[in-house]
Amino acid sequence: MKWTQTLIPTLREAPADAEILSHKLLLRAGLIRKLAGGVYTFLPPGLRALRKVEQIIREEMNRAGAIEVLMPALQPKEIWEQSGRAETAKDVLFKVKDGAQREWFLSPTAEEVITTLAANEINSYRQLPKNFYQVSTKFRDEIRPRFGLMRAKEFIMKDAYSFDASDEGAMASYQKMYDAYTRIFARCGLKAFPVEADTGVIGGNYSHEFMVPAETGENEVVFCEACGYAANIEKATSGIPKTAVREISAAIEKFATPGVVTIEALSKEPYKVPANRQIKTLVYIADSKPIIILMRGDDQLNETKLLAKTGATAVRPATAEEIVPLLGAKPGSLGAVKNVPVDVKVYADERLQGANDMTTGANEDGFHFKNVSIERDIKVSAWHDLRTVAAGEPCVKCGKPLKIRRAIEVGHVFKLGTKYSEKLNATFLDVDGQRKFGVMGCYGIGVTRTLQAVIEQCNDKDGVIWPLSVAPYQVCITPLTVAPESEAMKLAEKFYAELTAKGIDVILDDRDERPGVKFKDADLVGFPIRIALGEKSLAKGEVEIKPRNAALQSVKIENAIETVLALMK
RNA sequence: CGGGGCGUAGCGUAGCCCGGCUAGCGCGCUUGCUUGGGGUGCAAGAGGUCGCGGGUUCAAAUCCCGCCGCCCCGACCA
Repeated sequence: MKWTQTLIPTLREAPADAEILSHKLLLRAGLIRKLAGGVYTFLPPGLRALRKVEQIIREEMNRAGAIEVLMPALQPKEIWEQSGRAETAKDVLFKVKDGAQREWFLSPTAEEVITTLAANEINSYRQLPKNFYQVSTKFRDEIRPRFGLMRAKEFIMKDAYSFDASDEGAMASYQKMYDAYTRIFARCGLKAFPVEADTGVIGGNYSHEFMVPAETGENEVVFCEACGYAANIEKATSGIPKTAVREISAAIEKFATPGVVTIEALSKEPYKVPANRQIKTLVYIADSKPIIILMRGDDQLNETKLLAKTGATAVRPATAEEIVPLLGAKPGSLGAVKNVPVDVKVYADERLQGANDMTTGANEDGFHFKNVSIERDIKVSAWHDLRTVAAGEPCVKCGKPLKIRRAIEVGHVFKLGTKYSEKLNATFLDVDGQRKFGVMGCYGIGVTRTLQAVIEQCNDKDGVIWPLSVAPYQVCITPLTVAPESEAMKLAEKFYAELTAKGIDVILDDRDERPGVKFKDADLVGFPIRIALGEKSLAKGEVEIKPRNAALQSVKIENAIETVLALMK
């Protein structure tokens, strides 16, 4: 490609609405342009890089035995009602009506469509296992699009769905995808690692996310350097000990705490109750029903765990207006010792199991109870791990201190089980003649997000540093004079033809610009290898080869092509 | 949706508090000359409904009201 024939609109300055580095570089390097919030046009070099990521994904999916299909973005409402997700996923669904007022959803994912397909086309265990995948545009009415391609309303996703005859088979399919994902991200030049994950609204019971470490990531990952344990903070547990049991069994006692409404205030004079001897009482609304959650005073509730453990489709903190009539006191004096309505469930964090000599609110403004023994004095409906892990806590597996870092989620694999096959009646006839539900898994990669994650991870002060595998062009030929009869331009054309013939993606910067402009742009867009052809070196029979991330080397003209080929190995 | 911020030429911005504008600057763009190995220099140009609508005023980019859009923090997620 000749630079003057394509469009690479580089910018000296980043538009003010770009906040993070990768977003700025996407815009400055002329890879994308925004049409509206969360909606982007891919410009020629951005599209080329995107296609390369897609190609790597296709190769690895095919290699893992998956088969490519293409499902419609426009999906009938009815199958979403059948799966129940018309309700549970309603916040992210884009809804459209046709001229006959029939309602359609723009696909945010495709479990319903593929399961409908499987229900119709798969009838026998002989056809299993099958793993269908597609690369397509997805639509999600994100509450808040952000950071360019990182979280967009319209984006490209690779989604795959496996169907197996048995749970063991489904595990094997899952493992194949897990391995394929590991290879895909490595081939894209990304340092991505798998972590245990919550399954969220998709459902299922076993899941990993593939994370790219980045300060700008939207996720927090808990990990152990000693044994390799890693989990999303929404899912992570630690080996932190339960609350120490004390050798006293005094009777429960009410005491006045006027104006004290925080854990911290109660830990100070004159009360001096340490946070780890307090029981924090939270009220949440789980699918419109109030529930009480008990946490130790120095612990934080993990709402994702709460959602998972309650089985609700949504939870939110109750407002003061909802709490007062329920418990008879305002937040700050709440407890579960008395005045708890019988139909309100009390979920307690496991760290409080057996705890005694605790202090908690009395459900009476300005009063607390002390000497509380949780199992003696509080009727707990269910014990669960509900706390958020903090850095430094002992690893649940090996006891070494855990660390936490931020990361970008680029892929997610789920073992779904039969949730969708049951809802959409996807059955097959097994070897024993029994009709059974297909055991499913689903596997997503945010393709556009992966592209941005590569940029977020591969850059320097001058611009992007593309890995060879996904660079829009692998080689940029930069003649410093572009007059057609000049030696530099003639040689540039020759190199261009030779490298192109070898299957290499080459761009020839034929713009009549000063060398500085061309060098700056080549660095900004981030081509892995640049060949400069200028009078000074040509006079010595040499050209300059500059890998984007290594030192410049002068080589004889006749050795130039082989040097480039060697660098690309 | 809650909280915070911002909308002035393709991009970055000054001016706004304290009304007086014929809206300034840098980059980019056009033309000519110049220069020719890391964003060359000089000159001449083109380009603006100051987000939109209403109001106050002799006068509004500037003050007031409403709306729209965008960005950041939170709930959501590939």
